[in-house]
Amino acid sequence: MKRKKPLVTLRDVAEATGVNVSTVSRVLQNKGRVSQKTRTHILETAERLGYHGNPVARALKTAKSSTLLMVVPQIENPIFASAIVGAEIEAREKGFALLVSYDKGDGREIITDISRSSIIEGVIIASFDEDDRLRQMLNSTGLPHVILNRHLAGDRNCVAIDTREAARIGVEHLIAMGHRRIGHLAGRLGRFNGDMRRQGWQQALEAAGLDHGEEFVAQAGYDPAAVPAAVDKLLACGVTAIHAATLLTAAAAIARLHELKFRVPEDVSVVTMHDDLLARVVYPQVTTVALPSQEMGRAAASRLIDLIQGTAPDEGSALESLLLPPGDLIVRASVASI
Amino acid sequence: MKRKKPLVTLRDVAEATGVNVSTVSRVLQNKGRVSQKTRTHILETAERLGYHGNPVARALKTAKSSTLLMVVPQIENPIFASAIVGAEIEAREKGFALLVSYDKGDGREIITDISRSSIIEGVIIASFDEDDRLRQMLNSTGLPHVILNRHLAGDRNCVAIDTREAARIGVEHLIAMGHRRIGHLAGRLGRFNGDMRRQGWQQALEAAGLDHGEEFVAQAGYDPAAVPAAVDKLLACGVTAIHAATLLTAAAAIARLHELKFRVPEDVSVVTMHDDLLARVVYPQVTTVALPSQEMGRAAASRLIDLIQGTAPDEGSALESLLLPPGDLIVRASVASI
DNA sequence: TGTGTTTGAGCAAACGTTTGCCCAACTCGA
DNA sequence: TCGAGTTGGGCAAACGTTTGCTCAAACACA
Repeated sequence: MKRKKPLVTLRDVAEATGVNVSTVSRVLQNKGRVSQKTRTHILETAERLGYHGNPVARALKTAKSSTLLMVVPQIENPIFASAIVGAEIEAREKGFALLVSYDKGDGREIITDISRSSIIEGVIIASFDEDDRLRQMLNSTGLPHVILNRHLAGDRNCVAIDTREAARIGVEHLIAMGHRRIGHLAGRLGRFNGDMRRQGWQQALEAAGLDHGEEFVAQAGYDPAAVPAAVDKLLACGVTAIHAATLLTAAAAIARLHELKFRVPEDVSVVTMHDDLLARVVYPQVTTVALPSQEMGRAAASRLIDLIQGTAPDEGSALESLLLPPGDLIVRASVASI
Repeated sequence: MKRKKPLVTLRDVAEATGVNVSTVSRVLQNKGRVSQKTRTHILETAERLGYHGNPVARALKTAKSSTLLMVVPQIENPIFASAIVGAEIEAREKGFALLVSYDKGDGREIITDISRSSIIEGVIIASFDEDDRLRQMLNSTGLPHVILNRHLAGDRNCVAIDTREAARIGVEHLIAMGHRRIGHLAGRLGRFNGDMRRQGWQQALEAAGLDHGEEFVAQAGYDPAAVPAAVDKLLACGVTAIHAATLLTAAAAIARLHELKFRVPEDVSVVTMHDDLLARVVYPQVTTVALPSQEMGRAAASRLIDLIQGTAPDEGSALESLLLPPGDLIVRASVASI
């Protein structure tokens, strides 16, 4: 039952070297002046004894836990999985650990729950609650935090992808392929990503002098079940192409088109964003604009750490929210020229 | 720069109550004997001052960090996202925090990297490296750990889903629908999940006295790109139905069938397992056997915590690896009767 | 009333670090 | 050879808890 490792401590190293713990400590963190001789001696014994340091003790003394928390919402969306990976990689590189927590929507309890078992230095908020209680309480706490995947008016610490631009690129591709009546299968309008994508769709259409009236927009959110009706609405307008806000709904739209015996892409073309495996397993494979979702997680972690360490790299960039440019257009088989 | 919260400490509460810190400590953890009077008094002031306790200090003293680590592999697979969620929920309920780390395959470094910044009490290994270096080093460390998503010969602490049974259920459904020539689109043979699924397929066929020769098996792993060739091989045997090891490859198989102008399910039926959103956005919607992936994460965390606390609930269950039964068969549109 | 037991709470020593302060020994220019 | 400056490293006090020991007071029983 007791597999308590003997646990090599600073003192063990000190004694083995015949020197004071403080000296060992200084050597190990490269602070203060220590002669080359004792330094190497200490380093050697530390290595020999297998000294690893105790992060908890350090955290207690320095009041820095080197721990980040990432709060994610319902994870159906694979974009969050990538973001977690990105954040974790960045965190680890910078010597931080990443705690992940799942927010069912009642953001309130999370922080207190978590801080019962760990001290966190900062939070990446990927979750979404309508009234932003989580963010509010973080603001009142003064705990550094970064918002992931959306921009908030007045909040300078957001990291998101420029999905408006991604939408534009997608729609421009449709236009370039000769489409003139292009519908938008919208995500959640009224939310950041939903609105951005719709705007991108609209901008591209405007720039080309094409129709972008309300009737060309149908909202389906992130819910496959809502897609058929939305697609039908678009079809009723005689669209030859659909720009879907998300890959998931794009797939659902394609399914609906099949169901109605429309051929894709011959009768109706479909384009969307986010280059996930999913894009390659539906028929036809879907043309998408890649989204740097992992990079987004990375950037969020990086910025959060800057915030924590007070090392905003250069004033300018740190004071503005970050909007990552989308990736490339990946041409597959869901768009036909007309 | 200094947003250092005043940080209410045990001593603050003690002084405010006119009592010794030790007493406060005892009250707060419901240990030792304290009179009802002082108890409530202390509780009150603690509440009033907003005392929250310092997990780091506690961890240092008790040598228990209440922190778990979950190591995940490439996360393309949504099953891991759910597993993380499940594990986190369970951990939080039991007062643990969940660190998540991403293993690119070189499992070796992870533990040391992580333990540079935190002390972990146990590890859930969802990642997979051929020679199990991670597990080996955990064994040598004596750090409690649980293997997620596969069973290892000789290791009693594995939590996985009975995908063999899931496969059987799926294939039996095909048989019940009148299919006699049923191919298996295999995952990674030679690995736990790949082998289990294949076995399940085979058992169902055997039980029904149907063909299950080598020619009815085609391997595609988890790679959509490998699917077309595999499907073609199966088709060459004249199968009327395909049992795919994973939802992703099932979708890819359906895409291939479309491409070859086979109708699904009229010409070829497809069944698989794992009830993810993906199953509802391909055409036709795919019939699958649900997999309790979130539950798997939960179970893993639960067992790990038991291990850590030395509270294996009842001898029997704790000594054997856990194999979760699959969920229900979700009938959708990808299977036709023949 | 005296002895024995329980109850309630304080004291202080840890846990493993980090760091400000101090001081011996050395270096160096005059 | 002397004093000023530098260098190397020890001492000890934290950081916020937990917990084993004490010990006084309160209680029990005869």
